[in-house]
Amino acid sequence: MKKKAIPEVVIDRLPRYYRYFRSQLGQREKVSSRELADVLSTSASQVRLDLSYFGGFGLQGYGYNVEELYTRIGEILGIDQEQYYIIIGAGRLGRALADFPVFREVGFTLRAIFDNDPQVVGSRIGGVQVSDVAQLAGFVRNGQAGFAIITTPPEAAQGVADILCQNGIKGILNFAALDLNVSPGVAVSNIHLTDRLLALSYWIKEQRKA
Amino acid sequence: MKKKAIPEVVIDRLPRYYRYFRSQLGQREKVSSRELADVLSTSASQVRLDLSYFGGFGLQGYGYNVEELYTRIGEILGIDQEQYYIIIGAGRLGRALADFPVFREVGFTLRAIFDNDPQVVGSRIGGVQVSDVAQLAGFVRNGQAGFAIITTPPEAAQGVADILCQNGIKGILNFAALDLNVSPGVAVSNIHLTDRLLALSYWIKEQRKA
DNA sequence: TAGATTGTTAATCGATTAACAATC
DNA sequence: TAGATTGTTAATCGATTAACAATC
Repeated sequence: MKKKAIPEVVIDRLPRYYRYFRSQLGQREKVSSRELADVLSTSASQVRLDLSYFGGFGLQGYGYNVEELYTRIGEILGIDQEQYYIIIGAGRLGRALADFPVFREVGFTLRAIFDNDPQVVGSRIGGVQVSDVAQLAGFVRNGQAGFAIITTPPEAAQGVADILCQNGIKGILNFAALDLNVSPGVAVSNIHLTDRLLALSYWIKEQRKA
Repeated sequence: MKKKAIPEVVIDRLPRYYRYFRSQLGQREKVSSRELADVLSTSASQVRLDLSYFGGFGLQGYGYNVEELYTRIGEILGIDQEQYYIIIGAGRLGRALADFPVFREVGFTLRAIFDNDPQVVGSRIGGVQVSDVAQLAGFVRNGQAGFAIITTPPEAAQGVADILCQNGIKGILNFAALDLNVSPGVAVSNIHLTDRLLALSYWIKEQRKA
């Protein structure tokens, strides 16, 4: 039984579908690929092909059931199970993410924050106490966190990632301005805010010309 | 004189090249497309094709001059000119971004922060005072800011975007969990943190299976 | 000059869109 | 049943990679 490999771009789009179905919960019973495409500024073909990778969620002549799709896509994304995460770097960005309400809504629970600044260690943020980064390895080794968010300065990020990988972390969301090197089997997603800002800067310049 | 259109993916990669050349300033004189590809985990062909869109920056038998490329890519991205921006939404994320040191290093200057909470208006963040969102329209209309970062709750984001567009903003970096509708001629970049986290969640689950 | 390495074109690969038979 | 709309295959489009002549 061979499964078609699912392209990465499809997975990247999945959260947008999820968001839409979530927003329509209790508002309407069903949606067609055409309507979905209009709302999400994509094509009906793409919607159908994307969703078909995971099995026949739709019904001919009817469309897609909002409640069912919300549940199914949630399962695919792994949101049905509780997920624990930690943050390394208790700077402003780390603290902002610690309190990000959407993360909690979606079932992610913050277990700990780590920092190397003695001034910060011990303070409380987002309901958890900031721990010394010296305790990071043990914490992860004990399986206390499935994934980690790195918000340290770039110089420290690779070292932190090494510790995480050596102790069996499953995934990393990286905000440091460099591309992390991780062990195979560890999922990584880099969010380079500055890069996005620079690309935006280019498009602003282009608009000005046009 | 017709110019080849530059694919969006190429622009998205440009900041990574920029980051690398920047890091090598004063360290080395030149880099070949092969070396660059190894560091950035891409292919030499792609490096050469990407850079060739902007003219012949390289030299056969030599490679690319670090200092020249740093300057040139900076110009292309529009970093040679000072850029002013504002933040709407003085929550934790907005405040974190207000102090983001890399933004300043790269030549972006924060001019103002807006919020609708009277408790927050008047306080100082990142060297600027928080203004009432009622003053947003006038501020933008006077050309005080080239682009805006939206960090409001999703319910408020489209309304803010409308005000920005009506008053001539050039670009928007949106962190609210919805896709903004903007006037033509306004560059938008959406950063959906939750979406990225959800996609990561999928990959973590996949790893576990494998 | 000989070796290195670019810029660019052609070949390949993958993703999106169009079309339509299947079927609710 | 007739109309709507899916799931899927084929056609198209675009992006990446390979190859190589140009040239420093």
